[in-house]
Amino acid sequence: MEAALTLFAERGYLGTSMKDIAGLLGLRAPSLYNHVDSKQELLREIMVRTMNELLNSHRAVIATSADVVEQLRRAMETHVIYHANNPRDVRIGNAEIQNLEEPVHGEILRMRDEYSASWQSIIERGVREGRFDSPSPRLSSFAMLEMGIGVSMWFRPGGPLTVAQLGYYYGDMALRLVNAAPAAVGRAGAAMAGVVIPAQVDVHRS
Amino acid sequence: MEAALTLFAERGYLGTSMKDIAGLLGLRAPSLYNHVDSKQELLREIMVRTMNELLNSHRAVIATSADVVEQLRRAMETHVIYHANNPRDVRIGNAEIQNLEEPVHGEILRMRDEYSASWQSIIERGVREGRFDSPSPRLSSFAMLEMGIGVSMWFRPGGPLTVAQLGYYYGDMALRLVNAAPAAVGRAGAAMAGVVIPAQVDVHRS
DNA sequence: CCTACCGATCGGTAGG
DNA sequence: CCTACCGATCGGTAGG
Repeated sequence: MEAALTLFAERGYLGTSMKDIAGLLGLRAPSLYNHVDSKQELLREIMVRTMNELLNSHRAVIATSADVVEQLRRAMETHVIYHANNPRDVRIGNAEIQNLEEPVHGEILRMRDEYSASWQSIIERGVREGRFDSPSPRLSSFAMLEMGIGVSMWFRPGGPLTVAQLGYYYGDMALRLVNAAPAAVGRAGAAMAGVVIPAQVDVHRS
Repeated sequence: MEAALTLFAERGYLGTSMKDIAGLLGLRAPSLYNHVDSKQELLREIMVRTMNELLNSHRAVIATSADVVEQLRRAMETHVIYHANNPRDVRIGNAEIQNLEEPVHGEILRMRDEYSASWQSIIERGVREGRFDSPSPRLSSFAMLEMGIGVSMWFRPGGPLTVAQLGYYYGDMALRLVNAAPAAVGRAGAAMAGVVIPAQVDVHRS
């Protein structure tokens, strides 16, 4: 699984052979079939586990507050931190959906829909409560999800930014996107999140 | 090229065979070699053309104004409209970089770097001029680029939103992300952009 | 865990 | 434009 994770993320599912995976482990390709039924099973396990973890983290974190501003901030922090900590998994999850066979393919799509719908409903509620301003909660949620996914493409640990700081900053951007009440945005929330964020941060080239 | 564009976007470069491409054209696979040298050439042409168009559009549009707020808005409109109008090209451009051979692979990476650097420098200048607020122009530019790329994954023409409206809305989101002076954000700019945007818009499921 | 091997498919060429 | 064909590689199995 670990070898498949690395190679699928680097070269893609179709660009990785069972011989490649075995080679990374110092084995011959046929030996892998003592541990897995098929190459497809490796992809299936990676994608199901990843989507479950993301969805469970999301559900858990939005249950920690009834305040919609705080929910959005924490959802974005969780989203970004997951993508920063699991870049190989989420790269595979986003790039290889079309290589997943049924019925798992359909299940993953349903989980993605549920995740996306939860974000949209948070924003809709924020608008309804007068805390957010958004001409289209659907577009706003797409923008937020997408910007967080992008983190998996460039973030590397050991840079000037910790994952917690990264999460806080993206949470801030999510609130800006829906013009959340200024009092709730910016440095005010940093202490609460247990994060010290410098006034000016930037990362080096990946 | 048209057939390759469709199939590479749907199934990926490695998931598409020359036989598939020929089949879509009612031909046999070997006949394709009267028109192209290799499968790799098809990918190369798609990616070079796409990246050139995006970069040229970007350079042209930021030259139309010296005002940094207007530059950022128009850059985002152009970015999003290009992604909405050319979903197959940009999907391939983002998914198949690792399948491009040298030296084109390196050239495409350089063009992406240039594009990304231009966005970052716009935001840095906006901050310097006191028009934008951003703790990290680099992170802000990543977020903007990424949210625009996402449009290629779900936008379909014929929905309730035109590409021009879509572009305007994303331009608005870009300005929100850097807390651009409120006077420059929101409905005020819509007429100037020649776009009528309803107070509440939303798209149906793709 | 290995070697030996299977049928299928790949990108591409020969030759007309 | 086609048929016939090439060597290479694929995922997976047999058998020990």
